[in-house]
Amino acid sequence: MSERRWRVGELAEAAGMTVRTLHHYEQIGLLVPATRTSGDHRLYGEADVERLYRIRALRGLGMSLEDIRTALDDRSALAEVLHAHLGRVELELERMTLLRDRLRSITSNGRTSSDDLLATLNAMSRVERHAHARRSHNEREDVESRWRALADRLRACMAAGDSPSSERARAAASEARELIEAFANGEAAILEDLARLRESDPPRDLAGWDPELTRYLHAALAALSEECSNTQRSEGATNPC
Amino acid sequence: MSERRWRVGELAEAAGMTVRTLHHYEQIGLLVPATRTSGDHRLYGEADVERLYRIRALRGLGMSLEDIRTALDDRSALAEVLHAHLGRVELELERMTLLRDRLRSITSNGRTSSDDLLATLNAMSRVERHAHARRSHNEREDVESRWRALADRLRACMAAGDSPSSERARAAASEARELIEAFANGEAAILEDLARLRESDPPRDLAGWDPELTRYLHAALAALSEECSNTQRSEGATNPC
DNA sequence: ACTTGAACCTCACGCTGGGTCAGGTTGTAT
DNA sequence: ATACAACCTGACCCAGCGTGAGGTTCAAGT
Repeated sequence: MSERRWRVGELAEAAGMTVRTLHHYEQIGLLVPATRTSGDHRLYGEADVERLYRIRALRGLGMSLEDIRTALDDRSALAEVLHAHLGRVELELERMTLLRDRLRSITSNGRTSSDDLLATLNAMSRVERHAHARRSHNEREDVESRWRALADRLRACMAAGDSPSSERARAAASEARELIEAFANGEAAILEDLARLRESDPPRDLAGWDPELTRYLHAALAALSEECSNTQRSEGATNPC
Repeated sequence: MSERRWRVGELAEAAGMTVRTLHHYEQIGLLVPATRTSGDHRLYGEADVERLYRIRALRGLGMSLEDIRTALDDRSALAEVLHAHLGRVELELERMTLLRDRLRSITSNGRTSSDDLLATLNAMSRVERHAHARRSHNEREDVESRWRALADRLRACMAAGDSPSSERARAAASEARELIEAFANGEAAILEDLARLRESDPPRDLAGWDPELTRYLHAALAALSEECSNTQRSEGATNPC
């Protein structure tokens, strides 16, 4: 008539966890054994085993122990907690995808010599430092809206099927170059860094710039450079192409 | 002739970090200020600022402080460290994608009532418990190879363009059902749980089962069930469809 | 009944990357 | 000289356990 009892080691092995984990679960109040022996050894009951397997299932879904407790103690909260967790996972996934793309383009950008990487790293840090310095200097919103307008123009070009070297695309690229130069504020080093990064690092901080759009802008900028070097080659090195 | 110095608060604000972070970086030997004032206030030099911005750039790529120190102290290791980090990120990304898929199918499986979710959770935990119990019972390899062979057969059907209800596909599905029943080992509850999970949770632990393949198997199993219910409807409820 | 060895017990510190006090000292402007 | 901001060190906190240390209890064999 009395139900089966499990000692902590038995339960740990059955569930594929360590004894320490069960201790921890008890410590935070997530899974408290039904009783103890007279000598204070833990004795788990069937309900505990059931609960432990549910905990395992939810942990396998990546949930925090705190959330698991909420979900198990108030079962009407289960749906809500799972949904919230899915949201966080999707956010994290997005972040990590971005991260992976950046890492890929940085490491596979031509040859992977350490010197090259160090230079890229310097470029990244200088650009970020510069961006941070400007950021505090409240002319941000205006610039952001101009970038957004530019994105719209480029998307229109793409939708119309214009080639990146078309008139309209190059006009937009010209505006982009203007913005870039305003950002660099006349510092040649920053411009160089930006040129270096343009391939591996799209204009981030700005939502709505998908890779396709970035590639298109890149192509249009290249077309613009091409044109400049053809028509103004004799005017010296001061032109900003 | 003396270089510019930064006090800790200045540097923190310029770099967009907290003072505590700089303290921490010093504590772990990642960024030690060039000098101190007579009253022990930290004074950072230009090289320190440079280093801090590199640290920031690498942190932005998700690297651990330990890896960052390795990369910055031995710049020939930079490439290696970045590459290793990319590998870890890709692995993590894969894991999280799987996780997201599972969460999505669980939460969006029909209506999202908490009762339904709790039942799914119970099914998950019972199946996992059962799988774990079998796993220790060393008949694993044989079963795995049969699943692999089955995957190959299904892939061949797909490649040949066979419909899931074709003769060959149903034959493969029949083998699948046999394996599933062997797994359940006659326990009706487990079979029910598996049926419940089949939609939301593909046979994991088995590499090489992409979603497409899973869907195909699912369709073939459905076709098989259909057939059974048509030809054997009068034979009672004991048939395992 | 006694012994032995495995299993168990409770602290308590370790990891990451800092956040957040507390209580005392220094730098700088007036 | 005085006020006040900025700074100092030290310490505990988060998650989810891993990994001991040092002592006790359980279950089996003799």
